Amino acid sequence: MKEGVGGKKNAATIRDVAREADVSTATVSRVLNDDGRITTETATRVRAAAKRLGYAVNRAARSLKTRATMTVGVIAPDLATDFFMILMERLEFELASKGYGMLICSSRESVEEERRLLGLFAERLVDGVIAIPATATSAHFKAAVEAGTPLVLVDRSPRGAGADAVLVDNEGGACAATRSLAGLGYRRIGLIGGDPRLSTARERHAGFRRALAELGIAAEPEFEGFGPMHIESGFRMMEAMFAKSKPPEAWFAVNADTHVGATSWLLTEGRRFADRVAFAAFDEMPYSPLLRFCRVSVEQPIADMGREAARLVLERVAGRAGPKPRVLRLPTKLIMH
Amino acid sequence: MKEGVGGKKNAATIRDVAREADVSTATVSRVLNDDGRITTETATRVRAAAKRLGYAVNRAARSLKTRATMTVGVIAPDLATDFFMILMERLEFELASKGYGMLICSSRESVEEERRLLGLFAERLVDGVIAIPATATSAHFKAAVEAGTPLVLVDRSPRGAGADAVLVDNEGGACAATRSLAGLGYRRIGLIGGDPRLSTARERHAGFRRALAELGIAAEPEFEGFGPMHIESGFRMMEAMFAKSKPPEAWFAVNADTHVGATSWLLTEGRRFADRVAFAAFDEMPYSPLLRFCRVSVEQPIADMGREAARLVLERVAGRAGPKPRVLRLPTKLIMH
DNA sequence: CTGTTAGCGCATTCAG
DNA sequence: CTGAATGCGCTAACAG
Repeated sequence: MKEGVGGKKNAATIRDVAREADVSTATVSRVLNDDGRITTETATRVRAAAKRLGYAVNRAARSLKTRATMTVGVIAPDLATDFFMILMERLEFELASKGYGMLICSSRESVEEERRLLGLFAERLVDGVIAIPATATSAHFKAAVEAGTPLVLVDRSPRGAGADAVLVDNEGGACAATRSLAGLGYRRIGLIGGDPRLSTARERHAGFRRALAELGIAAEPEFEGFGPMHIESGFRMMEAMFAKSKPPEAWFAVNADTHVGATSWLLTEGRRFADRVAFAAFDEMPYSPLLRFCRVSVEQPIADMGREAARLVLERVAGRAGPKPRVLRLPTKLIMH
Repeated sequence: MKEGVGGKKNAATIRDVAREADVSTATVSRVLNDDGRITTETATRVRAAAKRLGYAVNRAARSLKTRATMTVGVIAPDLATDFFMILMERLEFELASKGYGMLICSSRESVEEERRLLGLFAERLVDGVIAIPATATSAHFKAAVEAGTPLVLVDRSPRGAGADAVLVDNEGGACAATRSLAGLGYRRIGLIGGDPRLSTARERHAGFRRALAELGIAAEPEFEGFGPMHIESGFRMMEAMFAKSKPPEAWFAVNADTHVGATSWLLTEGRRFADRVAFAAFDEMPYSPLLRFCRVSVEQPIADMGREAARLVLERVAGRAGPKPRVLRLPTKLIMH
């Protein structure tokens, strides 16, 4: 009798299989776990019995014994942002290929929630945690690391977390993007920026500033907008910038969403300014080439980030990683449209 | 001593708490589960002890006993598609608010994998399953339902699964979208369609055809493209259509990705045709208004779909649902740009 | 190579 | 209202 999820009825246990195959439960367990030292013959018999009974291991029982769940907990500030979901896709692929499941939770950009989730993960005995931090707060991550949690931070890295991290060269990418705008002939260049408390926003801002400095262009605080890295916020930043006397003609946008928002403002409220403008933006998305004023994007190796994050966390789970946090800084790539 | 994830060290157990509070483990358990019949005083004492010891329930142990995991398994054909991720965002919100965790897996558009995942979910004792079916195959879903699995299908529904389902009015939406193109003056209207094995693609095709019929426009098989509902495929369909003598001037695109792909072809290879063209497409995405030729989109109530799917599955988990499958068909909304 | 035995940590009878 | 005892299903010594 094949058993499904939500088992009301009594599913077959290892004991039933043992009886059916006329061996001990220990033997069944060994077969199930490819223990080796088992006759091919007995193994076959056990497997046949298991199949006949529609036996499925009870992972709760196994976990109780082994203290391992073959599960990684994942925390993201939200799940509906393109960057995060592409990352999730890859994480899932990598983890699944190693037999691990992925418990996904949204922190809703709240540290409070993040803290709660770490506690929940402890209850659920997840083997490791991958998190995209919500803000710069790091105390809870630090505590988790000290408690022995295999933890990998991705994309953003609060100072002092002491955890493994997979990041990209935000400053370099932003700098190159900004320069390329100058290369297109623009001198009045603005920033559609993020929340400076986030390492990504801060580093990209730094890259933007560095490019200006190297180009001999004076930084104009009036040309710099900051806010949540969302569509709405990109829209507002443009609005605010054009409320001033002489706005920029080109912008470096800190991510895809603000880029969409900014473009959207130009296409609606700011139509009369939309003549000779240009954008360079972090993130190359499938729809990037279709964004009207997009000339340059900074492609992040999202798949690589996912792969590396999975690798790092599983190495730690396996105990193959020293106490020293490993920080990866992956390169970005400039794409001209 | 606060314990983290991946507990090498011995975390506090219910027994430690019992000893610390000078009560029995039964009492601790009762306090933890808000059993009621416990003196406020003892409860406080127990809670204090638990806190002092940094106690966290061991959910594996609890699940072994209760056969419940407070976890819902979720299957999607892939995780990086906007529609799915927005759905996931909502599912996570709804489930988390009821204390449920979400184990997310990608079927990679493979029924084989889908079948494997259902088995995995059984091992992991998830309380219920929410799935976006990969194809029209339904035998494994049917078996799951018959085995008692609380199962809710979303977006697509293979015939004969016998499971709860949350769908939208695909035909009505597609019909309205197609009509609105005619309302804009177009008569040569094409279809950028999906794989007809998927209920969504089939129903949207039917709506497209119905609109033409009602408008007295003869259906031209030459004007209809079919393929995977991805960007690349949308691109190819346009390419193929323009390889023919007299292509359409307006299209109904079956989803956001094919819409992006089709637009992309016009903006690159098909520039010289991109004069007086228009699109109506299923899915209203944040970037939809920015897609150059987009005049109309069909908005799906994705958040509602997520909310309802969560509700249905939890009702079944709680046993508050009869054996008869419940099929919800939510309305869509036409958006003019 | 295989069997016996003893918990893993918790919820839950059944007594009191 | 509380405690003692039992077992959920599995793995991991330890024997043989």
